[in-house]
Amino acid sequence: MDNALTKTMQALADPTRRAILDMLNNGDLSAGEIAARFPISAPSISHHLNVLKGAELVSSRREGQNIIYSLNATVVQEVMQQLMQLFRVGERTSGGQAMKDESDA
Amino acid sequence: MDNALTKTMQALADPTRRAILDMLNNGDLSAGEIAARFPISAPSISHHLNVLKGAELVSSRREGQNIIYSLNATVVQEVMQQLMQLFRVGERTSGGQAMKDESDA
DNA sequence: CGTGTATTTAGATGTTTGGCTAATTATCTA
DNA sequence: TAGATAATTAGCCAAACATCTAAATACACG
Repeated sequence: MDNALTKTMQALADPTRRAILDMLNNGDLSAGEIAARFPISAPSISHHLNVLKGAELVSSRREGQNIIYSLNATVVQEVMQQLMQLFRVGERTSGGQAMKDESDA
Repeated sequence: MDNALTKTMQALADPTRRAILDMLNNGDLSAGEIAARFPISAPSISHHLNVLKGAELVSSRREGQNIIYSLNATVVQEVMQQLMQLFRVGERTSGGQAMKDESDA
C-alpha cells in the first residue's frame, strides 16, 4: 500500500463504502443492519467494512452476538483537511510554490 | 460508471494523479513537463491525464506542439463541499438524520 | 453441551486498473 | 514536403478489486 491518504481515498472511492459511512453518520449500526440495507451479500459487506476499518474511517466493538460499527468522525475531518490543504483551495494564480510532494500527515 | 462523485473519488484515489493535480496547482504544465517529473512512461501519464479530464478535475488546450493542462479549481472545490456535506462534518451525535442517499450534485 | 444466529474467513472468478511497448496523429520547421 | 518532436491511441499483461458461495468462528441460551 501507499500512504495513509491513498488508503483513505481508495476506501472513499467505492460508492457502497461511502453509503455505509453515510449510514453510520446517522448512528452506530451492527454489521447485519448494514448488510440488510444493501443488495449484496453479507460477506461482501463484511469485506467493505474491513476496508473502511483499515482506513480507520470506522471502528467496531462487539456487543453480544453483534458487531457494532461506528464512524470515526475525527478521521473523516482530518482527511478533508488534508485534501483541502493539498489543493490549497482558494489561494491560486498568485504564483506561490509551497508543498512539493504529498508527504503523509 | 456510477455517478460523478464516484468518478472524481476514483480519480483522486491514485497517488500519481494527486501528485499531478498538486503540480498543476502551482501553474499550468504541458503533458511532457508533467511526464518528465515521474518515473513512469509518457503514455501512462497520458492515461492518468485522461482520467483526470474525465473527472473534470483538469482541462487541456493545445498550444503549438504542446498540450497544456490546467487544474479545474472550481471542480476541486465542489468535490470538497460534496464530501463535507456527505458527512456533515461537525454536526454529529445530536441526532439529526437528513441526507439519506448520496444523490448526485 | 448443542443448536441457532451473527459475522468473518477462505477460496474462486470476472472485471478494472496501471503499467509497458509499438504505432499513430498532430504540429512545427528546415 | 520530410524530418523531428509532442502526445495520444492501441493492444497486452499482471496485480488489485468486488463479488459470490461455502466453511469456520463467536456468542447466546435452553
